[in-house]
Amino acid sequence: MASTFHHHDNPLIRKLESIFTLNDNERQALENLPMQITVIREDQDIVREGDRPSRSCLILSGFACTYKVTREGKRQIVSFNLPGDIPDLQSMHLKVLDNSIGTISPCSVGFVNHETLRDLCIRYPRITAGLWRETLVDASIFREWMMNVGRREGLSRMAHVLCELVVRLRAVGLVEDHACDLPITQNEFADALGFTTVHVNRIIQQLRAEGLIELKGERLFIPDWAKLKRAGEFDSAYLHMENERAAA
Amino acid sequence: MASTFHHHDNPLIRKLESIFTLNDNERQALENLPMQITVIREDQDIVREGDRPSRSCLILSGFACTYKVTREGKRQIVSFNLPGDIPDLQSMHLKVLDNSIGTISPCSVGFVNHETLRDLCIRYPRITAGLWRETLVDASIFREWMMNVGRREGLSRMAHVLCELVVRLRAVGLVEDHACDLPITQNEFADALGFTTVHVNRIIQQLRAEGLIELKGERLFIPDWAKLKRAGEFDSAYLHMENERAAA
DNA sequence: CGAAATCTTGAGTATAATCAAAAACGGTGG
DNA sequence: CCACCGTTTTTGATTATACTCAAGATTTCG
Repeated sequence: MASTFHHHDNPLIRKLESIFTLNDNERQALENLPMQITVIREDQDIVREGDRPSRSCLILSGFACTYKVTREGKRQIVSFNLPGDIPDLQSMHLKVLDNSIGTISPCSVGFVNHETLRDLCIRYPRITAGLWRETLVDASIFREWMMNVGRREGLSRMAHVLCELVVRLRAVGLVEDHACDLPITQNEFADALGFTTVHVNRIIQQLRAEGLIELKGERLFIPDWAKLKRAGEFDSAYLHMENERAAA
Repeated sequence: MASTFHHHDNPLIRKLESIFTLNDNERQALENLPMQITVIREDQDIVREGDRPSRSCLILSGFACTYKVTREGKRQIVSFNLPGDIPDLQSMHLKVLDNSIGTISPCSVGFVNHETLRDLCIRYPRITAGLWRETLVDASIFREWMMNVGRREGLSRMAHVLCELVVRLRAVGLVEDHACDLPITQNEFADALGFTTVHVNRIIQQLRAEGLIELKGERLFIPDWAKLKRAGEFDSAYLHMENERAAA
């Protein structure tokens, strides 16, 4: 079931427009982009390591994550995927997937055939550049996470990831008054940070005790943004947002 | 001083040819790619975080690394850059560099202007795809490293990085009879693995004791490749080498 | 040969893991 | 509305991995 979006509904258009102004042809092509839209319930794999997909997935709503598993069964989440992300765009050029992608909350996902994407890229070089840029920002986030996991201790490591989530969620309009929905469990945070669930729990309690966050159920509130940023040594430059306001 | 290479001398051509067969026009363009070649001595930054470079660097010979530094001055090396790599190709699309690149050993580096690269990409879509693919493989390596740093303990973490280095060095002809030059200090390994130098030293001794490596000075020898691969849980799929032999 | 960098060793400490179990929460069905 | 189930969060006690600090040995290179 191919489907189209109105401009303001398609997070991909919004994303590209934050980088450069689309002309009419480009916008038309993106608005008419054939996409198979599916709703996937929580804790389901969208694609698995080893797959050879013929399409890429655009997250339209919900939270997902990219992860890998060691031979001993330990999971490492290498990024959280938010609405507007195309977490396996890489599979357009790399035949075999080297990671899995799974939902964290129920997700609405749009699948776009690689053939369609290739056509789009051949016709519109600026869209090629925009998509390439997206994958480069992803890589930048991986680098930052690696520093986080490799070189920051518990409290700042956790604070840093929370800062990133808030900034990225704000960019897609999912933060209001320093509060947002965050359907990520402590176990999932543990897998993202290289900790155990128990340790994440203790760090969160510490963050609460120091007045850096209020986290209850799936609701996160940041009482003092500057303080949390300091605790997480957070500088949004690595997210490469052109929009200064979103990155602040 | 612009300069050209003969085909077999230019590691970029070799790299792209391992993915697809260049036609005459493409090869011509790459052979005549204007490049400013410079020799940089060891432990020097090639570019720094925060720079807004107008060119990218192609490593022609020597070892370099991509790294970031926390506010407290702790360094995380996020990848080793070997001959044929273009570690800051990203800067073609992302204005501000989010990492530094420094030499580990003396390096011969070719600088290519972004303007030149952009022209190349507009004229030759397959080269665009090839370069894009390069950045995607880099991202894949980041993901694998993140799992390594986040989820593997000392011995296997170290073994894994050594396996990767051997496979990548072999792909560029720098491994002979399971031995290679490895000008990486224990301190640099520590910064890549998220350990301290002291701990890396103890792990290396353990690897030696278990007969997994012989490492003396800048010379590495692998007595039993299968055993080292097992210790490091190493599977080269994430390097996305089309050449099966190189990846084995 | 001598200085600087790198590697190695030892002792004590800290951060985070492990194991186990209890409490709180969220959704479901009666 | 409440009892029940599974999931998630929380707590406690013990252990392991890796860090810190400090100094000595070795290698490298001018």
